[in-house]
Amino acid sequence: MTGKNKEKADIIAVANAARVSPSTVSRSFNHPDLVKPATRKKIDAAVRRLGYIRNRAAQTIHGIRSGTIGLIVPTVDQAIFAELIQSFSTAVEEKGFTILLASHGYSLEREYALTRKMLEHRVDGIGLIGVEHSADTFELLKQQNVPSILLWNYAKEAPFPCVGSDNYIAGHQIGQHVANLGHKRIAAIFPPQEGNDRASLRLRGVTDALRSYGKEIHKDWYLETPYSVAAAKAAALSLVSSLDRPSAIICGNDVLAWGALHALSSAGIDVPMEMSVTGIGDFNGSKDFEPPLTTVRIPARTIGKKAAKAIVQLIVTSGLAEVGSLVMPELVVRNTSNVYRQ
Amino acid sequence: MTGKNKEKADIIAVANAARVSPSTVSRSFNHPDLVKPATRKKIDAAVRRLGYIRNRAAQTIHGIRSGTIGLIVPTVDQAIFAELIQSFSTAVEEKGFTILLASHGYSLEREYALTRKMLEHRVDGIGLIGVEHSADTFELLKQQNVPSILLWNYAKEAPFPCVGSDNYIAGHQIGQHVANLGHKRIAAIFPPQEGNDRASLRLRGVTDALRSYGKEIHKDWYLETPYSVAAAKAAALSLVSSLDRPSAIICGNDVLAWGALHALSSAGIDVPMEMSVTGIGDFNGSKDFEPPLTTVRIPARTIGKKAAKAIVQLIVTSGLAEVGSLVMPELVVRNTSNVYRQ
DNA sequence: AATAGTTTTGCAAATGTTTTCATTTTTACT
DNA sequence: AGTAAAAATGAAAACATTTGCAAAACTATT
Repeated sequence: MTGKNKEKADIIAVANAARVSPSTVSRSFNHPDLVKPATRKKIDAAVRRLGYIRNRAAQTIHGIRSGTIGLIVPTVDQAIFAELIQSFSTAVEEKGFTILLASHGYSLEREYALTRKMLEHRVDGIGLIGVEHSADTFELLKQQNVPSILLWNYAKEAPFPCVGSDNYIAGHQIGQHVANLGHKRIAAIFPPQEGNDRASLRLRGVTDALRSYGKEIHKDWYLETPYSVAAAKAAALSLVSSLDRPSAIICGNDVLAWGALHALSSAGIDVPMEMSVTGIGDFNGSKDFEPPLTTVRIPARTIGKKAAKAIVQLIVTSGLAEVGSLVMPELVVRNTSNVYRQ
Repeated sequence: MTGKNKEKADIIAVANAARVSPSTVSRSFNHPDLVKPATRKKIDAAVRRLGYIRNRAAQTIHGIRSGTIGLIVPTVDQAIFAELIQSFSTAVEEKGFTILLASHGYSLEREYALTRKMLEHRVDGIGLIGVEHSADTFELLKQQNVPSILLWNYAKEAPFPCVGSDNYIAGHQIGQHVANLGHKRIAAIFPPQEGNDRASLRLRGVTDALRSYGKEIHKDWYLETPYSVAAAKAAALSLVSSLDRPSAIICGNDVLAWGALHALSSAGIDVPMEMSVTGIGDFNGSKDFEPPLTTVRIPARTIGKKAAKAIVQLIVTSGLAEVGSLVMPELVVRNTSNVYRQ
């Protein structure tokens, strides 16, 4: 008897089934206090019976918010971004938003294209990783004036509010730590600097700190490797293959440090007695590494949560809120660093 | 002179600016071959001048696809899901889709709610992790008949097409391997089984394999710990604290195995000479661990890519395609497992 | 029982597109 | 130059909602 009722479950179908007008059904969803309880009940029953699900697309063209926030990241499968995405997404979900996720693999052009696509979907806000983006992207965001935030890094003069840590300071802290320990023979393993403002800021922080102690990274011992345990392991191995070796290896992030640690372990070099190793990031797992890694904590979860709060603020106040914030990095000394002894 | 042109850039504004009708503008986007090159040029110019961006919400209510695929995961910040999400998302992006991501933190109720929300957004398809879901969720998906796939696990009798690996087989392979090495004193560290079909299937695989060799996991040496290096490290430490210790520790996944490895390293127990340790998953990093981990490879990237292909197939063929597929796990023997010697 | 006030409902217009169909313009052919 | 066919365009209806406004249905008061 209900031959074609599965075809379409509009608001109109619901209205008919409940013997009210579509307007009333709409109100019953959006302003329930304006409709009589009895009517609401009838409507709810019809909704359930028909399996009706509201169409947000149809709402969105009325200027109603889409309930989505675009998040554009370089990649999701790096420990640290994964943590960030997780905390960001749970925090915005609590406020009723869903995230539209895309990754650009460190291509700023792709990032621009993805931003456009997000805008087509009429996201209520956009989050971008880092402060370095193409001029086109910034312009687009400004022109469409969609609430936007830059997360992960903090920079004072950025064109949009930032929620993040200061990678220069992070680098500086670890450089200072290593210098303080008295090391003179200092090596470094960093990810490629190209198009990655995090990495370059960290490196500058390290070198500046070392310089202020009259020290520096030995030029033959500065290596760039892709972000992977394997690559860092190989790099570290090459670093210690000769007898003329560094006494400390400063790594641009924890993953590289893990690689270095594995390399030293396989080469039978004791950490931290014979060599110090440091990371940056304090990723999940660094604390429980053997030996536990000395690093600088950049609290991804805190950043994710704060950034979520910020973007939601921006959205509900139509961009009138002050939301940027700096989350300070923090040196955490564990067991992979030791004083230099000659 | 262009006072209010930034207010709204709809298709009508573009049409006016280009002195054509809205229909033509629409066509110029959707069927460019139907409009004269010269006209297209005028339109493109107007689009650029006004900063017009198409409104997918408005398209979507015409029954046109939304261009989004919902992906609902337990959490994103586990190495293995991150890899899966990454490969899934890049693969669907290549086909022009964007992913709407949500995580439920292992709550099947939340998963249901998120599924509903995805449906409100009129996603073109939905991907769910694992084969175990609430009846409500399955029913909803069936009833709304949106293309859906279950990814990560493969199960023949699942209510929707699966693309994934067989965790039972994976467990079986590792159990067989350990048994073959002659171990008799076997411990296991697994994640909580509750609501996690991956984990329970693996455990069953392991125990079945051991049983077929007349062996079993020693009941006092079966430990459940949360998914974290720290927890596994603690668990492993407790396992080896007495002299009456296991000779092999089978871990439910690689993260737990890492923890165990760190524990043994800090306890000064040689792996694999004094004790064997195995993982399941072959996560990014396991190969380069020191010593490299013996595990079972479950190819997350392959699964992500295949699943993406499958869901897109399903979408474009309106569900008429045969898309399920089993991606076989594969034992990879590295350096953490050795024959039992008494 | 009549009135005024309040609550609840429905009508119709609006939202930003796409698409069908009809009309106009262009092209090709004689 | 005239015609037939083909190509390009526009008008208007459709899509699934929301919302301002007016009408209808109740309540409370006298």
